[in-house]
Amino acid sequence: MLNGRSWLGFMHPSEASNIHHRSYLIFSFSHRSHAPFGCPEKVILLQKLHLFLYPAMLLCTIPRVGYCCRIGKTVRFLLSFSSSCALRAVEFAEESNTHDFNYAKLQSRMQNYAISGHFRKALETLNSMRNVPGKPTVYDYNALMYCHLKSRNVLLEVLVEVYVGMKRFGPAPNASTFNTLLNGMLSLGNLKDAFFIAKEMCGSGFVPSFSLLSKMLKKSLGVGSLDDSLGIFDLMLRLEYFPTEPTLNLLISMLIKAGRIRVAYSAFSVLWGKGYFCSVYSYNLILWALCKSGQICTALALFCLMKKKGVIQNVCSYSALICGFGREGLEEDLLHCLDVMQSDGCKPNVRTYTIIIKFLCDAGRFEEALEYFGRMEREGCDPDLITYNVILRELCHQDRVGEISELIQGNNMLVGQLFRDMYSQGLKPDVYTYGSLIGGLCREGKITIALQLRDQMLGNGLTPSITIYNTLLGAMFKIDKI
DNA sequence: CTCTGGCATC
Repeated sequence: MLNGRSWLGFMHPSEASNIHHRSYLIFSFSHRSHAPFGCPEKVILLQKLHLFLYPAMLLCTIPRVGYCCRIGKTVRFLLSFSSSCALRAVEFAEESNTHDFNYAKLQSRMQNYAISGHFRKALETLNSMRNVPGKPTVYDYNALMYCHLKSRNVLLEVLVEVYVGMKRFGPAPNASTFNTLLNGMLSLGNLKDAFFIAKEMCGSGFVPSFSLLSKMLKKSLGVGSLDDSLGIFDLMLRLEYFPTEPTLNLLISMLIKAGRIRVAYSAFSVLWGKGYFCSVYSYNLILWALCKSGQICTALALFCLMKKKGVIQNVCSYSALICGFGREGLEEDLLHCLDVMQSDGCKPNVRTYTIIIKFLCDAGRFEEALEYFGRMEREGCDPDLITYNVILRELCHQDRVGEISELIQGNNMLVGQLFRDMYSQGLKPDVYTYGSLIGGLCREGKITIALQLRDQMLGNGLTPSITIYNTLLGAMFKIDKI
């Protein structure tokens, strides 16, 4: 391999000039954040001023025919250019050096304008580089964008305009152009433009990085724009990029919450088809959504497919199916599922049991529900507030509650015992608990006591829900007591 | 990222 010196030695002059320009650009880029005043370059310029200014003055004061053209040019140059005397003197150097110096000056001025938020002036300066052959380059455009994005008042629309101009009239945007725009738009939170640029980037034959697209997807999900997120997800898939699991789970959860279960399932399936290994957590999200929306058959198919593919089911997967069967009124399948679950070595937990108890209650099989209630306690699985609330609700639906007014005095046997158990486990009644009791009281027409419970809730720092007020109002209308 | 799931009125 050639070292730097021999490489330069073999280089064609045109390549050498390229290198020169490039290093110049790197230089100007690396100094873009520095103030232009008081830097070492200025000292050098001042020294040059003394060397060059004297002959320049001589030329101006003692005109000589042979120099007229040059002097005329110098004067025009002086008029059109900036205030630095040092730079005026450079006019005496050979033409290409003049261009270089001129160009470098324009570059730094353009960048200073852009950084300080004077976009229009920066753009004008960029356009004035056209006087220098072959300028401005794509690097100058990129610098303009980069510096403008660093300024305080960023106008993304004008950046898009500049980009569109580059595309139409040149210089053609390069990978840096797209990355600069993408990073800027992302950090400013403008996802729509960022997505547009990402698509443009792909269309121009460049590939946006995984991390940029992943960041974009996360941001998009963070602000809740589902359609944009799906677009980014789609783009990622086309590039064979797979989102990280938390991001995928967020996308799936949000789609499900928006009721777009099919779309969530498709996203999952596409990834699966591409060989992406989805964990049980992603898969359970879909499974639950299917089971809760009455699609137990699809859920079962997914469950079997995952089992076949070797995804380890967990208690949550089985609980989903149990819930799905319960919703369809398939109690026998529900109980069978519990057996399968246990034979698979999966131990039901408090949520599994609560689901079973709830659906047995709904099916009018209260005695069996109580058996499961006992069974969970025997297995060391403590019921929680939701389990108690489910049983309490059932009691309140039945006439078994008897006089709920007695409960308030602590005399009602079953409900009273339930409350004592709850309290002994450190569980305090919540809005649902009160909702069940108030509902039961209202059904019996005991609105006065129901209202007392409402007051008790408020006293315990609980805000009665809309549901509770609906219940109370409904009961009041019914007995015409309003 | 250490995640996913269970309860209420008319």
